Amino acid sequence: MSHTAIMLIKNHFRLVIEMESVMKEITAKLRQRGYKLTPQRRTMLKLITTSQKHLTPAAIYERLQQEHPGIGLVTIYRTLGILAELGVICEINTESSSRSYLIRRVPEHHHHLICSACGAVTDFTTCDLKRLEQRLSRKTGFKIDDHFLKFTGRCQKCQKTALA
Amino acid sequence: MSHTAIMLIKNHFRLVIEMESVMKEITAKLRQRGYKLTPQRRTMLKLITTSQKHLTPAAIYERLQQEHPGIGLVTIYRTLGILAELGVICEINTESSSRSYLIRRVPEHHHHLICSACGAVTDFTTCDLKRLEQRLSRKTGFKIDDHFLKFTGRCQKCQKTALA
DNA sequence: ATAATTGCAAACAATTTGCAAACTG
DNA sequence: CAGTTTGCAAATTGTTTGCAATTAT
Repeated sequence: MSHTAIMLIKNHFRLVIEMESVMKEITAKLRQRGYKLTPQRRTMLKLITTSQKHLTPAAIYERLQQEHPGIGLVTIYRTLGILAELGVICEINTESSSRSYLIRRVPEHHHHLICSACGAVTDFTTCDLKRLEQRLSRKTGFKIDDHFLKFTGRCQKCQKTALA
Repeated sequence: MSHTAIMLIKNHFRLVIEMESVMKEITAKLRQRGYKLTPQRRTMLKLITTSQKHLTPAAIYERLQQEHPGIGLVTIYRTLGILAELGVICEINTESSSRSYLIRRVPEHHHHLICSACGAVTDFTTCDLKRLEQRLSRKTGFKIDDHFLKFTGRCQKCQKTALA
């Protein structure tokens, strides 16, 4: 067995284990607030926790048609609403006409690095904008209390795909 | 006449002069591309160039009902489309379900500082994210080509208004 | 005069709501 | 069993398009 094959398998198990612990955490949160754990929610959670990309309601709907035929788009909207309320997922500011959600891997304040080719998202926490914030505050008189930062580019994989 | 009164008047004239020069610039751009200058567009431009806040299509529609009764929401959408295409206005990433536009005061790459109380927007250009960008690039393998930054807080005026 | 623009109505897209039947804890 | 959740259909909201009448250059 080749080295890369071993790496792939290792990575696969790492992801499965991570997904399972994340799932447990989320289902606990749901129960805590009196929400029930239906098969529909379970399938959605599985998809969301394993997806590296941000997902629109419609994308989730399509992807779930195979695994859970008959799931309603309405249910997806409602579940996304609950998950966002619980802070489990976060909405991504996209330019398109529909919303996009993403599992919140990092619980604290964080930002995204988004691949404009495949939509993959990487989180990062270090953003060190204190100095800029102070300068702006001084200049404008604003009392700044939050900021949003987003980088866009091409991930490693998509750079290899030569398409512009 | 009090000192503050004089300041207010001065400020008023400064804004009017600035607005007029901006208007001229924009109307020239429109003509250049073969677009016509209709009364509807003129009124819209007046509103957009003087507004300190970002405006949704619906907000523009409402505000214009007095000054230009009968203007169609469709016209507003179409004109916003043209202005965005000309780079005269820029879309603001808002959390709401409808878009928001703002006159582009600064022609180059810039960011916004938004008051969460009154919606006033201030531009700034210095964002010095090169170092962070490099660090992220090195860590993740991303080829970063753009970024979006936004600060939110309370402007000077709204800080005085004690509400929360 | 001629091509662009307007506003209506109607189409479209994304999201939300009312409700009866099905299901979870 | 009680209260939640589901999925349907229908309502809402935001935006776009077809088209005949109007208007700016």
